[in-house]
Amino acid sequence: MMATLQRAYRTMHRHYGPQRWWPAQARFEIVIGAVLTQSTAWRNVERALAALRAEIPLTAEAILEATPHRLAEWLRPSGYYNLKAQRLRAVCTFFVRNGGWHGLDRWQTEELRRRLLEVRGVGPETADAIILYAFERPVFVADAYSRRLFSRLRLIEGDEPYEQLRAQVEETLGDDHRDYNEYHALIVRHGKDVCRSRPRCFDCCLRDMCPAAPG
DNA sequence: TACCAGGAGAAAA
DNA sequence: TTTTCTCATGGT
Repeated sequence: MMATLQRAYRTMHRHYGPQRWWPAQARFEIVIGAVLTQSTAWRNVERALAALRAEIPLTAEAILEATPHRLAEWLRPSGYYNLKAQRLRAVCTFFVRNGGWHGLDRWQTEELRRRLLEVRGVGPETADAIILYAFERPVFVADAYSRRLFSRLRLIEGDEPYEQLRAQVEETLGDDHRDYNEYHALIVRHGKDVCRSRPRCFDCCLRDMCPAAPG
């Protein structure tokens, strides 16, 4: 598995070049985006972020000062807007109550993860996206794209629990968060680019590695 | 028109 | 414990 994962990484990196995620202008914007992108296309998240940015500074304090109703209206383009307004407020409250970046940066990764998962509306994927991209810690974001890709490469069955998939990948990567960052970003790029529109992956940069591909 | 998108949590089985 | 349902806009 390790060799295959590393080969896939190298191949995608060669094909697409460095992705340099997360696509955000400020650190807290990563956190907001991680919540808003839950089961939503990034294009729609960008609309909501633009609406939000036009009204208030993208900080936990400013978001908590807005009324829940107004916040929900700004988030409307990203879908599930009432739900996401609640979740975003919960995350902002978590940040403020724990001393913001300064306070949270002092926690070890496992502690940070455990506490993030206690926030209502933050599941494993959202927590790991925040930990990897906003806190720059080496954790793998085992999202739908990676599950789809690894399943296609026959590295996993496909229905493993989130934690199992995450642990499997983390065993094969080192401890440099930049690798986790690039790898996950490349997987998403590849997934958007090819795998969704061409389900059998017969014509992508990973073709040679795909057991289902002919020839 | 139907389906999907960088999920999570509650309810039902 | 596992499966199903709900939340919702916007693109293809």
